[in-house]
Amino acid sequence: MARGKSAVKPTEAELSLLNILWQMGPATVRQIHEVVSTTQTTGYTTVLKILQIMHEKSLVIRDETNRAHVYAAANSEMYTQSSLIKDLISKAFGGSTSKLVMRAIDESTSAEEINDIRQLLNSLEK
Amino acid sequence: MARGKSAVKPTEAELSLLNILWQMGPATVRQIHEVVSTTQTTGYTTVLKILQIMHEKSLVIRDETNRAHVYAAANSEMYTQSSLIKDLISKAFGGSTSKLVMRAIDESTSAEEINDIRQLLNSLEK
DNA sequence: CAAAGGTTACGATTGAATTCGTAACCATAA
DNA sequence: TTATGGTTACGAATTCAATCGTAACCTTTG
Repeated sequence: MARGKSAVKPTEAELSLLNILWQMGPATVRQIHEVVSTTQTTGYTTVLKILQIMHEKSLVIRDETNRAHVYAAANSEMYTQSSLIKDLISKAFGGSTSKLVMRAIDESTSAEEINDIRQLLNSLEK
Repeated sequence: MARGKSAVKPTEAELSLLNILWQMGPATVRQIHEVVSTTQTTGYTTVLKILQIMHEKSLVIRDETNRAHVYAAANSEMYTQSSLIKDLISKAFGGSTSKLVMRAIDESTSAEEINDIRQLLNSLEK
C-alpha cells in the first residue's frame, strides 16, 4: 500500500527544478528555464526533457490544456523534504534522528536558528 | 584550499561500504564482503571493484603490504556525515539548518532522541 | 617444483542521469 | 492560406554507477 508516492527519489537536477516549482507555483517550461538560467547555463530543451522524465516518474503533474504545458510539483515541499531526510537518516545515520540533528548543528549554525529549534522542542513538550 | 577532501560525495553503494568500514575498522575485501552478504546479494568482485574505485577517489586508503589488501575509510564517520548533511541542507532546505531539523523531528522520533537533542542545545548554551 | 586456491586487475555490460540538436507540430498574424 | 515562431517530442551522445566474468597473479602446501 501507499506505493504511488514515495518510491521515487528526485535526482539532483530534478530537485533543483522542484525547488523552483515550489517557489513559483505552476509554471511553463519557459518560465522555469528563465529562472534556471539565472544560476546555471542549462539549455531550454534540457529543462524540458528533465520535466518530461519527472512527469513519467510522477514527480510533477502537468496541465496540457494549452499548447505550453503547465508543470507543477506532484508532492509538497514538506513531504519531499521529509522523504529525503528519512532516506539520509537510514543510509548514513543508522536510523538515528538525534545523531543527524547533532551533526547538523555546528558552529556555523546561527543563534537564531538554534532558537527556532529550541522552540520546536518546547512545542513538542506539552 | 582544503580541496583534497570533501569534493567527493560517496554514492549509495559506496556509503554502505563505508558504514561497514566505520563499524569494523580496517578490513580485507573478504571480510567486508562477508558482512555485505548478510544483507545483500552482491558478488565478491563487485565489492572489490567498488573499493578500488573508492580508492581512486580517495574515499578509502589501503594497505598493500599483504596479498589481501586492507581497506579503511579515508575520512571519519563524523566528517562524512557532516558533509552529507550540509549537502542536503543546501540542496533541499535552502541552506536552513533549522528547517532541516524541524523536518527531521516528527511523531516517529522517540522521547529519548528528543532528550538527546535537548541536551545538545543546552550544551551549546554556555 | 607444481598444483590449488584465493586475490587483484581488467574490461564489458547494463541502466540511469544529463545534455542537446533536430524534427515535428501547432497557432496565429499577415 | 501560408509563413513564422514558439513548443513539444524524439533520439542520440556522454558520463557515471553498479555489476560481474574472466584472466592474471601470487603464495603456500604437497
